[in-house]
Amino acid sequence: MDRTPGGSFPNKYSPFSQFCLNSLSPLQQSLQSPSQAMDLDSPFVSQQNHAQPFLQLFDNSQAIPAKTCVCKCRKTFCLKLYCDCFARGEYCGGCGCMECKNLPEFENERREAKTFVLDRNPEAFRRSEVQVPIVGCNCRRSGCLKKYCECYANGKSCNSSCRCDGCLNAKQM
DNA sequence: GAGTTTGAAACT
DNA sequence: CAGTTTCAAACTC
Repeated sequence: MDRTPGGSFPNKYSPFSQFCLNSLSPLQQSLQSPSQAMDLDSPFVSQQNHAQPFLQLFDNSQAIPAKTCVCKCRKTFCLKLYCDCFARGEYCGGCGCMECKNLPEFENERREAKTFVLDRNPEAFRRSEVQVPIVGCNCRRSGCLKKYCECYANGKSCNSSCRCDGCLNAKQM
């Protein structure tokens, strides 16, 4: 299957084909057990509003991905936590990334990468789940008032878990 | 749009 | 564990 470097399908496919291709669900059926499937797949898998990538039908000019994230990774093949999609457990699709391997056809590489990440930090993917609290930021220069700050970006005040310098984000001790 | 800044992730 | 490097997003111009 040929795709653009960004992981989406080229325009030679009809809008309907693009819709179908980009709507491919995760390969849960290739996994051995439900628990494994849950672990290896998106943390949003149980959420009703989890949206897989899609393109609007019959109107390419209006094609807006409905994913919760869009990355532009260039060097990491979208297989490291730098990649927002990978970190959220989502496949890329409609992103601006290059040489993307966070796609169903690279499921083996994707799984290896995920295993590697989990080896380093078993909680790595749990942080992307909705109800899991932010651990705390380490900002030094942004005053925790820009979206570089994980707390600020999520609309939260910094707290005692943060190790930020010069925090202006209503630190609650 | 290009270049800079930033802090998390990754590496040593 | 600490320091450094790499990375991609946020930001500025």
